[in-house]
Amino acid sequence: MQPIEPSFFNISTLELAEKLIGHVIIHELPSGILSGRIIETEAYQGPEDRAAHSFNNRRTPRTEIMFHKAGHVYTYQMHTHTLVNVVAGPVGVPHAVLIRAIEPQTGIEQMQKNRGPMITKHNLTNGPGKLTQALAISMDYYGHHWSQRPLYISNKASTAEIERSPRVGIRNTGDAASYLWRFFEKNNPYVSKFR
DNA sequence: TTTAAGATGCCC
DNA sequence: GGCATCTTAAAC
Repeated sequence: MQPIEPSFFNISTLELAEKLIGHVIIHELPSGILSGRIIETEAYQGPEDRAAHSFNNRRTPRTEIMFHKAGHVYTYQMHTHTLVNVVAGPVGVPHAVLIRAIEPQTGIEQMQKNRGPMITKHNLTNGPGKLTQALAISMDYYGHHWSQRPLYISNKASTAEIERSPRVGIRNTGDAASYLWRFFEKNNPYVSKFR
């Protein structure tokens, strides 16, 4: 498996969110390789998107990386969890694509250890906070680039039938709550639960 | 300076 | 339904 070309990310944010599905996230660790197919994403389009951290071009230490080139890693803390995004859009336009779920591929035993013995089956990676724990993606990767080892996205993807829906877990955001900016692979058991 | 609200997930 | 506990904004 080879890393993706940085130019891959130079497409519209919605297009990127859809195209990322089927690509593989690979994390190469000294102890072994952890990987999984992306099967669920959400687009966040900063300036005009009330649900985005970068709404109205809000620029803080947390959102800073979204103003940089597409393809960077945007990690942030949500309560006790780490969530991971792919920065999208041109330089200066703070868009991102949230990785919401993956289908484990390599290193499933290690992912099980990372998640804990009580976690079963699809609960391993069927949520944005769950997959980062399974793949051992921490805040240390903030500002990393998805085309670089040891954490990268594959250049090849397996095709799949894709569905759309409103985004998960956003409220009090007016019209933004109904935008169909969530993409997921049809009939995949690792798709996260709608809240 | 303090408080409330999340792009969540696990336990009761 | 509660709670853990990090960042940010808005209330004091």
